[in-house]
Amino acid sequence: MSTVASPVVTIDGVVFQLLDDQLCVLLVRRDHEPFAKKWALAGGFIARNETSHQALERALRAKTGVALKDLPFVEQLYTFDTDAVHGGNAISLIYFALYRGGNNSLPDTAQFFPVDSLPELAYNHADIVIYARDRLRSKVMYTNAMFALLPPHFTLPQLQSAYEAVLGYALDKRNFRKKFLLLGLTEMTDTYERAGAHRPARLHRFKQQQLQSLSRSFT
Amino acid sequence: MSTVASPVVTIDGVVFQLLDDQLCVLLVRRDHEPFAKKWALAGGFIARNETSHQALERALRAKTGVALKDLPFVEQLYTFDTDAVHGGNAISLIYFALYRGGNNSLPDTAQFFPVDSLPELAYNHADIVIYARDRLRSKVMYTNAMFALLPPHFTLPQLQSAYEAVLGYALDKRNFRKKFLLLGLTEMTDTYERAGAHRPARLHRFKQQQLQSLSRSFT
DNA sequence: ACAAAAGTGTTAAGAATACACCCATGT
DNA sequence: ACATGGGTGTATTCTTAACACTTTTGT
Repeated sequence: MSTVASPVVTIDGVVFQLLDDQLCVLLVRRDHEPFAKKWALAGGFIARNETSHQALERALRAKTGVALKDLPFVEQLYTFDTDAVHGGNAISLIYFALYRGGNNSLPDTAQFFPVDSLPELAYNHADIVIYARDRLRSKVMYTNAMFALLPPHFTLPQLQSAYEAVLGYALDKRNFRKKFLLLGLTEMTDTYERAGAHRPARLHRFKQQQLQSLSRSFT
Repeated sequence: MSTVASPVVTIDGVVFQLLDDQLCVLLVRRDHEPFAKKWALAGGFIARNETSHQALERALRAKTGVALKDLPFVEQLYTFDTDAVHGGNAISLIYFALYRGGNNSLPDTAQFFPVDSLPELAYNHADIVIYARDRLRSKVMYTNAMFALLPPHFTLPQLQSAYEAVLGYALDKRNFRKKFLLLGLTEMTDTYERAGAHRPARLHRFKQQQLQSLSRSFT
């Protein structure tokens, strides 16, 4: 069978990070039309001889400096049909990823924005961010995905406020600790974080830095 | 920006149905190489001027006689990169759907097979069916998706064995009825099904024939 | 009257929720 | 000594799970 004319295929990445106890998403400022000067998800075309992962790596690297290997969690989010772009339909593969590298070393044209105060976005990217955020919410409830948003060592109050930032509501401190520790995902270290005029907090770490499903769903 | 050489894009559908209290999946017998004479999911190429839904409709119609409007539930399942087919990479959009039209009116080359005894499948379709089955399992636990596998009117024992077929394990009759009825997804009718030398069973129906999420997850 | 599937409640264990005080540190 | 955030336990409610007999029909 010979080659068939197919739609154009693009890829975009929704990269989340926690900054200052807020859930943030990585955006790039567009240079060209359409939507010049608007912010958008990082993305680009998939070439005929590359996989979607390779295209994601290429686009993220070029536009934000972030490499796939710095994303401890990457997963497919959704594939959209977009009508009538570039003279035919386009298919957009959206990936969704978690990052914990901070805000440094980004080019001027890339920036993390708090998901609750995004600028106006190109295409349907605002909807995609909302969808990705919902997905993240459920991921942290039935998997250990939170490992990918936190530094290797963290305190339980940090962990709790990470959950609160992702879920969007406050949790009871005692119940949170009890339930979370019961899951057995983490282990204590024997070091403490001293941070101001109060009792130091014990540092913990995730036992696994790969995704695993929880036996009992969390929160 | 001009047109870019993109991967070939294909679409496949995983269509489930309950037949004789078994979960079954719709397959078509391939005519041509590759995988001639093997069974496979129904699918085909997406043309440049159509959406993935249109391509799905076209492929399903042509190969199985099933129309999209006869599928009360259709959802995207996953998008695969397939390496090095047709001289470049291919992208496969997989849809997943539920059907309740019986086994009639299928052409000779299309057939529903019980998911527990599938023939050898083309490509990676065996893995895809397993993945789809997992998705279905979780869908019926946190949504009312079961409406799409059952006839408009059904008995509670039928409903229970539908859940058992999808989930793959037996449920306690009293707990099932209690929990399910508490969800309030269905309503009783005042008709009964007489079926053999035993007490007739009351017919129920789903209030909604569209997908809705459950407040509390089921089973 | 008997066989066959439909229908129906209660109890016990486990999970979720609500809630208030003491502890360790820096200034 | 005081201000700040870290750390801890119990009682109640709700949810889940286990379990056996009666009802209605056809033959």
